[in-house]
Amino acid sequence: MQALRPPAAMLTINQVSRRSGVASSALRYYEERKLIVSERAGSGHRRFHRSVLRRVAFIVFAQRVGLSLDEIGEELAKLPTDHVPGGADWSRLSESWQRRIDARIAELERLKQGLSSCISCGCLSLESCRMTNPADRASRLGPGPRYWVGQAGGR
Amino acid sequence: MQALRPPAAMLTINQVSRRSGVASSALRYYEERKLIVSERAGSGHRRFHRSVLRRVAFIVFAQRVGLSLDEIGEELAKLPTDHVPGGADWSRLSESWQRRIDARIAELERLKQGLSSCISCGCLSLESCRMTNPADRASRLGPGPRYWVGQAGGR
DNA sequence: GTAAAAGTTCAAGTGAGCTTGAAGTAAAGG
DNA sequence: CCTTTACTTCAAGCTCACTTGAACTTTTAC
Repeated sequence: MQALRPPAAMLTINQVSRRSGVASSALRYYEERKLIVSERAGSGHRRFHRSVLRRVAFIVFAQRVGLSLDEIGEELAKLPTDHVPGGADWSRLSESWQRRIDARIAELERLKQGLSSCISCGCLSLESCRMTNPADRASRLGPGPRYWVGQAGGR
Repeated sequence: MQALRPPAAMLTINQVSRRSGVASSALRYYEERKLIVSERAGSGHRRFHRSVLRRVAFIVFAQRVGLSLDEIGEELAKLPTDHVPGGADWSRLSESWQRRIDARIAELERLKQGLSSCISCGCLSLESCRMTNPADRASRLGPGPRYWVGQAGGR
């Protein structure tokens, strides 16, 4: 029944870590990257507002979708700063990646298709094959050969 | 009209690179990782069989789908070695990742859903939310916080 | 015949996203 | 009070998938 030590509704880094499942080292890293913020107790210890949990959740989701931390930062920057973002703010934010997700899904569908048709028939000797990059430079999925799949198709 | 220098139908590393769009440094790396093989000309220069183009195509596709080079190696190991793999061999191989792709698509659909419902409502304070890892440890998409999305949800 | 282009190996570097370790301070529990 | 446990910073390390550079040999083109 008693309030926890942190100033009423403020969370320590470990509390955030346990509740979000994100390691505290990662949280410090996110703070360094300006994706989340903390206040400091007199001692220098971090104190997170509850609302950081939602931000962290967003970060995790967005990564899962395939956004880089830089991109996530840009998204998060769109949130209002004059008040703690509410459901509506978050909804607005997430609309933009619905498109992202749809694009990625579309790519996967294409791969699924091209997979059997393209690879098995052997047409993948490049330039002929239309699998090789329909200009979706947006969707990133880690390294991978740079230009077949990445960019140079669009020379 | 004349055959190219390499022993008839054998390709140099740069020919493979140009035809596949994969950098020659990457091709050397793939060879080192045993994903592709080459013979050597007396000089020590690599000579690739045409069929390596299909393998490289497969590698590129598979990466796009989200497989790591290790996983791709395992897949490639399933190809017959007693003959140059033909369309049927490749088709058989690709069946396994149809599932993979479907799983990933499903995850994206879930994310798309959970995105609005879950994040905007704020339920993502973890443990309650069913977004947080429906046990698909398989789908990898780069680093990201290890256990919320990765593993620890499952204890 | 010679210069440029293409090939080789090996070691080290890159970028993203963290993790780990060292060395020290602060807070919580008995 | 004293011992854990929690927290801090900073620097270095790690994985993945390559790339880059150095130093050198081979092939090709004129």
